[in-house]
Amino acid sequence: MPKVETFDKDLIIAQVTEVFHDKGFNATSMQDIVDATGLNRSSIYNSFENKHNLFLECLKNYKSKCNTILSEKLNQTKNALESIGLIFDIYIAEMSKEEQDKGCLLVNCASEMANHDISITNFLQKNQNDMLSLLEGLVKKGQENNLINTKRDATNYALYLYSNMQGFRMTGILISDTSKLESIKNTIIQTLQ
Amino acid sequence: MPKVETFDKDLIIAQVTEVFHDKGFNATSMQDIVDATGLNRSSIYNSFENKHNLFLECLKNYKSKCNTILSEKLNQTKNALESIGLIFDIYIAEMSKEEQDKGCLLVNCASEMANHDISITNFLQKNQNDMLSLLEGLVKKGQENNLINTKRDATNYALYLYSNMQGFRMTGILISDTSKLESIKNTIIQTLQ
DNA sequence: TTTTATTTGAAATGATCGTTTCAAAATTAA
DNA sequence: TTAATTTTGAAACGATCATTTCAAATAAAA
Repeated sequence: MPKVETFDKDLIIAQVTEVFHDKGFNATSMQDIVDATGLNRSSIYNSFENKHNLFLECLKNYKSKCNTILSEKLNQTKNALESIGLIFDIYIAEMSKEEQDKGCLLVNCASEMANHDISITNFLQKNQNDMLSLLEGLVKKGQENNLINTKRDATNYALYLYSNMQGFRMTGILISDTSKLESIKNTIIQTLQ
Repeated sequence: MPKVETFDKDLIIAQVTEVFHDKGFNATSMQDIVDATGLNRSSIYNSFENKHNLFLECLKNYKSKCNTILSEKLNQTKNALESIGLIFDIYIAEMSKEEQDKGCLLVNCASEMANHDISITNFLQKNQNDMLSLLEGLVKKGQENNLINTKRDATNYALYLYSNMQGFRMTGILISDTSKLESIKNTIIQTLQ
């Protein structure tokens, strides 16, 4: 029987994701990926077909990792409004982790590749729908508990929040002052109260 | 006396800007630029030094063009709150113009290049400061006229609006439904009222 | 040990990258 | 016409791009 795959695929994906996240798709070369993983060029092509496919796998992994962290933390909140605030808190923590914030891989990817790459656009659309329905559910719950006003319905508030999440991630790239980011978060929350 | 520069530099910049806006910096090749302008490769290097410098000129041109359009239209508004709404209306119009919205060149550029290119980051920082003080001025005026609430001061609302502008431009890349964009705009305005 | 399949190394593929070079053509003032 | 200078064309630069190739090394089951 054959030799089995020895390297840790999850670790490789994590390493590659970091490079893509840092430099974006186009500025990342296969040489960068070889260097970051220590893997052989052939092994990469054996396991991931090509650069584009590898990138897609990184996107999927990034999304599911974010969702895991998010749903874990959302279990610890008292109510829906706090949950929404927590989303932005997670972002602020993420932004403060490193000297230079790289933004959100998915937002950056939309900016770089949407409308030029149908498979990427499809993935981003699906991700967007997932996020919108999560937000809509939270808003609905918050409205039922009278924590969130009913000036607008849950669908529209979800859209508003989704747009704000993207803006927040973009803003964090150039603004690292936590108090400014907190201020933006509080204004967003204020809208719902 | 010598032959003088014959081609229209502004037209060339406009043509090149369109390519950069569509594909981003890294995915745009010099060949793309040669094709888009019809200019000779040598002429481009003679006039613009290199790709990076040409890109910077496009950014500057894009910014000043946006500012010109904005300040023209802002003169026709009744009050500060309407002015702020108009900013988002301009974006919606821009997004609806083409089948596929390309987003904002400056936002895309921040996503692609900020923190990797100091000259780009400096430009974006300056642009951000300009935008923030424009917004702060508008909010201040709106608050003086009791059109904008004083739950937060002008500086914080300016930050909030700036973040929302970026998010709005990102959202427009994947969402082309005008009514959804209008809804987001109205929610943002609602926050100020 | 032999068989089977995978990983590896290293080189090579052809294409494209940004940029340079330079002589020829073009243009305009003197 | 002559002199000055720019635009042009086309080729070439070396580097790097994503991807392929394939024999050698490796590892585990038979």
